[in-house]
Amino acid sequence: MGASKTDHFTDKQNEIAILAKALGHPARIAIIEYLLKVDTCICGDIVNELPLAQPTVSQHLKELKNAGIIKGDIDGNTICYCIDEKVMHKLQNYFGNVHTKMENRKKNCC
Amino acid sequence: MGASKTDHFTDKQNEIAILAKALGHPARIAIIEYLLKVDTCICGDIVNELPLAQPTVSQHLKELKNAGIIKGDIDGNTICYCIDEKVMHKLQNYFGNVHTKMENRKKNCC
DNA sequence: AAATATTATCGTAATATTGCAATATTAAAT
DNA sequence: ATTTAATATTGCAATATTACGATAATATTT
Repeated sequence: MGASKTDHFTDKQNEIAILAKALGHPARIAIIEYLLKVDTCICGDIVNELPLAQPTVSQHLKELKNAGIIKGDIDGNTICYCIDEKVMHKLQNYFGNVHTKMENRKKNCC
Repeated sequence: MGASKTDHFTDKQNEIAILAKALGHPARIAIIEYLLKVDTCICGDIVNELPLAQPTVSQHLKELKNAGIIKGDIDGNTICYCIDEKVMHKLQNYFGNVHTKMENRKKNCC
C-alpha cells in the first residue's frame, strides 16, 4: 500500500496530519527556523544554510508550500518564502487544546 | 535514498521533527483524539473506532510510542495507552513561539 | 544578446511507510 | 488445561519519501 486512507478520517484530522507530516523532517524544521531568524524575506540562501543539495531543498520548500505552511512570492530571480502565521497559530491551538484537556483530567491515569 | 540526514541538524530540530512526523498521519491523530475523549484509559477498543485492521492500528500505536507521544502500560489483557502530557506541552510551546516571533515582525513581508 | 545567478523540474536509486492476512504472544476466564 | 480475548509480530505488496545529478526555466546584469 503506502497510501493513507484519508477518506475515513475527518477533515480536521486530515488537516492537522498534513501539517504535522510536512513538519516531520528536520530539514523542514530547519527551514522554518531559518525563515524565522532572517528578518527580510529575501531568502535565496536557504540552500547555503542546509547540508543538502539545492534540488533537495527546493523539494522540501515545495512540500512546505503544498501543505500551506509557507507562502512563496516570486520577486525577480529570488523568491520570498514566508511562514503562514495562521498555520502556526492553528498548530499552537491544537496542541494547546490537547494539553489542556489532558490537565483537566483526574490523575488516575498511567 | 529515503533516509533523512538527521546527523546534520540540531537535537531540538530532530526532536520536533520526530514528534511531528509521528503525528503526520490522520489515523494517529484520530488515536490521540480518541485517547483524549475516553475518560478511562482502558482503551482496548481503539481498533473498533478506526477504519483500519488491528495490525495496522497496532503499528500506528507503536509509532506513537516510539516517538514518545503515548505511554503504554500493560494491565492484564488490555493495555492502557496514555498521551504524554509533556510532549503536547512541548509542541504547543514550539508552535506558540514560532507564532509569536512571526507576530513581532514588521509587516513588510509577503 | 550573452553571461550569470537563482530556483524548479526530471529522472532515478535507495529506503521508508502504509496496510493487511496470517500467525504468535499474553493473560484472564472457564 | 483449554478456551477466549486482546495485542503484537511477521511477511509481503503497493506506494511514498528522500536525496542528488543533470538539465531547464526565469530574470538580472553586463
